[in-house]
Amino acid sequence: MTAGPAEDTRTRLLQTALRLFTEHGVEGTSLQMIADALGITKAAVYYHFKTKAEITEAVAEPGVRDLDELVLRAAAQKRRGTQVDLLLEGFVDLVIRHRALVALFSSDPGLVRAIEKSAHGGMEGFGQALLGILSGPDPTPAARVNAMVALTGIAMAGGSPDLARLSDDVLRTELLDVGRRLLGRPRRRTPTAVSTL
Amino acid sequence: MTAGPAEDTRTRLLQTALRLFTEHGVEGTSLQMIADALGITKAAVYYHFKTKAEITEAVAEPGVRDLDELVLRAAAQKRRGTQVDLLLEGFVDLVIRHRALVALFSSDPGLVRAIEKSAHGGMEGFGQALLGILSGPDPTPAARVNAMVALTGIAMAGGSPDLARLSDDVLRTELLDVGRRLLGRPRRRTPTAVSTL
DNA sequence: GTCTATATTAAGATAGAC
DNA sequence: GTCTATCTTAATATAGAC
Repeated sequence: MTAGPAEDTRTRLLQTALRLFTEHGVEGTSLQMIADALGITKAAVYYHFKTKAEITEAVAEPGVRDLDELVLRAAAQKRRGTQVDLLLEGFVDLVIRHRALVALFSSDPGLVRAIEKSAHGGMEGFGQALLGILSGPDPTPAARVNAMVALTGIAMAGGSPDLARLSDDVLRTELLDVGRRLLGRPRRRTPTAVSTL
Repeated sequence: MTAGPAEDTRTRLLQTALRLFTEHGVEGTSLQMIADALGITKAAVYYHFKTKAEITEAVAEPGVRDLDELVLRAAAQKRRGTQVDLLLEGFVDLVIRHRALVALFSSDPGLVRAIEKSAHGGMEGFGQALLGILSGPDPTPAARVNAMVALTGIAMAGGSPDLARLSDDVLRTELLDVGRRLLGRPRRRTPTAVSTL
């Protein structure tokens, strides 16, 4: 992560790719479109990334990293209530921090498949882990549906263009509130200082 | 709509296309993949549909139709409480009826774009209409977030492979319950009869 | 670091035989 | 109704000049 002039195009490239991915989907975005948006040629794009898959992974990486970390931290808690609270607050924070990305994650089959092939057990692993913690051991159908609606709803709402005008603070407050209601957690005014990550 | 042997392949084709769309996304599904899955050639596929867009539209059509009808029925109600109740119940029914399709709708950029170009004002029109009714006139941020989480969460949960094993009845009951809670509507379910997967 | 030019593959789509 | 064969276009990707 040396911040030099050499990284400038790379950074712009990833930002542009994310934007195009959210507009057209991963599979619907060609390297030509990315190159055009940057005012360079396809060949120049290939100087920075060997394959399109590499671009996709690099775009998703920050979100995957944070999510991975969050799941580990939550799983390390002893009491289930603490696990759920930490996971919910951390997930909302993550959604706010990576608004566009998370919406892509929860929806775009192209992104999900790309991640699948790269690092860990893919998105499924994360989904199962999150749902497992949120719905608890031996969950009722109600608990499973609640957890699923909470997770996907928070992710989609966070990335929704319809709510893009809401400030981070307002959106975070409301998403937390919704999540607590769905998961049967006590509602609080100020979120406990669970993390700064 | 003459039900003859001529329509058999067409029907199988649409079922197969929907399945592949949910697995790989619309843009990630080629006519070759559809043809292979059916054991025919691309050319045979083209006998039934002139373009890929036509296939996409035909796959989405039942859902679009039902959604359109639902919005019209809801908007025709006078009292807002009635509008919300009707919309919520209708939407959950729709999700149950078209499980896989609705998840595609709320996520796949390829599908959304395809619909965009075809008939009405596209998905945006529906989204705005649904959210407008559910969040009410001059809504607070809380109301907007609640409506968004309810809609997207219900849609995603309905199409989720993780919940595919839940029966229609159980899933409908739970989705309705979640929706009522999020939208501040009275809950009408039988208190303890949650069980039996 | 970016270019031009090109190789390769697969996509959507059509023509015409059976 | 399905086939073989083919067209056209656009995608990923590479080679080599500047």
